[in-house]
Amino acid sequence: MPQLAPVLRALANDKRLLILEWLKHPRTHFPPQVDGDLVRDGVCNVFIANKLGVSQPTASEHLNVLARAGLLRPKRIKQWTFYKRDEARIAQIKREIARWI
Amino acid sequence: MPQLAPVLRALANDKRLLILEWLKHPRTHFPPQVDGDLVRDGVCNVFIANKLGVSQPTASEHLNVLARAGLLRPKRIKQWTFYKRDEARIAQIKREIARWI
DNA sequence: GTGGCATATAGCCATATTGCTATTTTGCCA
DNA sequence: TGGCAAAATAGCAATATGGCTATATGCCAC
Repeated sequence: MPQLAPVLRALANDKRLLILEWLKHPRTHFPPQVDGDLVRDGVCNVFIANKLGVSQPTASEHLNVLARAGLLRPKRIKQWTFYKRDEARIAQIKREIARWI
Repeated sequence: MPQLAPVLRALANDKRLLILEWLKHPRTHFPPQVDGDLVRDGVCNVFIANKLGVSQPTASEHLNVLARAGLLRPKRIKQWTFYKRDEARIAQIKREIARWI
């Protein structure tokens, strides 16, 4: 069990699963951004907070949980933080889940 | 997201992952039982509590969480409850995780 | 430098999780 | 029937989680 439980804990939340789902296809779920490309750089906090229907700090915390688990990568540009899926890590986690469950 | 979060929450615990792992090969992890076959019927609560190093009620609760999530099936024989993996359901959950994460 | 915007952090509350001990329930069997 | 053994439930404590508001930080534009 290579530290699988913490990753599963990060995944075990409806809102965080939604975020991961939306970030699969950012352009179909979020409006264009000025200072960062939705696909190349990721999606900013406020868009996600609005779409989730929670406050900005709450969304920030969810994004942090996903980032700490390695599922998302943050990229700071100017005053924004853009989040995108780390597909390589996610694929690895899928393999580990399939292997250990 | 077909109610994936509750299943992931059931999985997001080291002790419960250990239980699932041990139940893959009950005969290599547990001594023989008199009233139920380790493979056909499952493994009883006390064996699992002992091996986990927790009290009987704590193990009972972990087993219940896994059973409620559909990962284990309980079988009552005499005064024992034997637990075994529900492989069909686990395979389905693996597919859903791979599909939605 | 000041003001303003996007994020992050701090502090707080309500609820959930994980563990325990004590008790109750269930089912054998002498 | 009474007593024993396994399991489940109840009740309790400690900690974690998920949400909020308020505040701090970082970064531009002026």
